Amino acid sequence: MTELFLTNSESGVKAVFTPVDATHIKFYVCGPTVYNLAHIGNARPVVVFDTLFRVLRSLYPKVTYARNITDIDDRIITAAKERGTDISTVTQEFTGKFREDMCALNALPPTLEPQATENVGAMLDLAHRLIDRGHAYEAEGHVLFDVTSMPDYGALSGRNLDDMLAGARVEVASYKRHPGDFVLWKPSSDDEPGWESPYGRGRPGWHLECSAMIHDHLGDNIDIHGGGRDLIFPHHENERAQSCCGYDDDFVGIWMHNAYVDMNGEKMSKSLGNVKTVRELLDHYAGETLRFALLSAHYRSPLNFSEQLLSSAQSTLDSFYLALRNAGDVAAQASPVETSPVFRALLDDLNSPAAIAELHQLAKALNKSGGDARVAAKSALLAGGAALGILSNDPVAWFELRGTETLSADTIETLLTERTSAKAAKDFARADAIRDELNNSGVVIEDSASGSTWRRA
RNA sequence: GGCUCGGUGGCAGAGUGGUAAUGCAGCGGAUUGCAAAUCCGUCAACGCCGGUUCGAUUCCGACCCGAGCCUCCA
Repeated sequence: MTELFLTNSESGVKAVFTPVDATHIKFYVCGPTVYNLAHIGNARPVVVFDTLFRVLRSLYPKVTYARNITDIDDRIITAAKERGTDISTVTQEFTGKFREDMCALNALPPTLEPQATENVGAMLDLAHRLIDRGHAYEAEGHVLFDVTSMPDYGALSGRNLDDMLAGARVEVASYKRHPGDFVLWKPSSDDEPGWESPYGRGRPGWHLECSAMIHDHLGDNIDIHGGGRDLIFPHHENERAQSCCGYDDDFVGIWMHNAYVDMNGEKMSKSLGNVKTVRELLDHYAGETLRFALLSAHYRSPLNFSEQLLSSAQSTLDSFYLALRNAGDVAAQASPVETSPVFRALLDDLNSPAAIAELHQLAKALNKSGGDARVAAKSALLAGGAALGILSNDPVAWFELRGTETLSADTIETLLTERTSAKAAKDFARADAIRDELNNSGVVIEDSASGSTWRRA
């Protein structure tokens, strides 16, 4: 049985995934607001849903994966003002850097990457439809969604309007009929970017782009909509309201939300000064190490990010690559992913920790087996790694991907040759001295019956 | 205050109505000139209190602790 189970965060229930149309899967993930560098927390949904994308591609003939770029937003406007430039300069720079960083994490490019600024027309259409249908109203240059017009507003996040009012901590704008009403369109001052509209020159509210772009690019309803847990409210709740009230469709089959990345036990936030960008982490760790670390906990559980996590992720990958390197004489064969225990683990609501556990078993099998079993183990390890988006490097090259190179390969080879001679002459003191020297430079020596090899630690 | 989620061995982290994967660390062994790597073996856990049940870590309730959201933060 190759059934995929997923947890719907709307119901909290894990169930078999049944697509609207099995010949064409559609899924959408909220992408970045491009006003600064992506941090490791931004990378978690990217890696998680990239893994889901890989699973879906193995199961279905056609998968359209859309991840938007939010390139109009007040934070972008602020960033542009601070730098004395226009927003497109800011958004182009950070869109490019985002793509580079995510590529370094082995995240496949999405099928579609719609940009908000290129879909303003569709957003205005939707705003207009919502007004027409009595779900939105104009007030002081704004267009606001009327939350009281939707009977089950709050169903996604499990809230009701009364509860929200009870907990309201934010001053309510005077032009809102109900404190819960949210902005579809808002006016822009002359020094702010804006688009002409029937409501005056302005710009879209945050939630509007996703509803409009999903409808325009993916159609009436999509199978899966993903994002970070914090997006459930208000963003996805409001998206759902816009789409369900503006169009006559079911909108989303399954909502999926990943938990946060914490930094050493506390929330990552600018005020705490503990934000780690992907870019700075890539100076010290391979992108694959970051990806592996992000997959080491189940996507619905919080992930505590720390140096310990990263060094442990690197050690584990090292052991897998070591097993592959030592089996360099074996030619891997095509291994159907459907039968892979790693893949099967992923079919169970993307259980990446269980999938990694299977990888350990395969690596162990590769280390101890011989003959046909060895071929099978290597093939299965590579296929399992591919399912998770890892282990695609050349095993020898993997150990060269270290940031800290104090000795050149030539120097190491020379010292190693000298050590081999010393060993042959039973001059173990000299041999050990050379090994110590190499060890201190971050080079590990491994002796075997067939000779000595080295790798960077 | 409202809502949501979670508390598993030294650490990380799955999972289950019949006493619980996997990895790291530890301990013992094989191998090695000695190591490293690898392999074999091994120690060790289900927050607290009730309830349901033949039986609960797993279901229900209370409690304690932690995290998140509550209008633009992945």
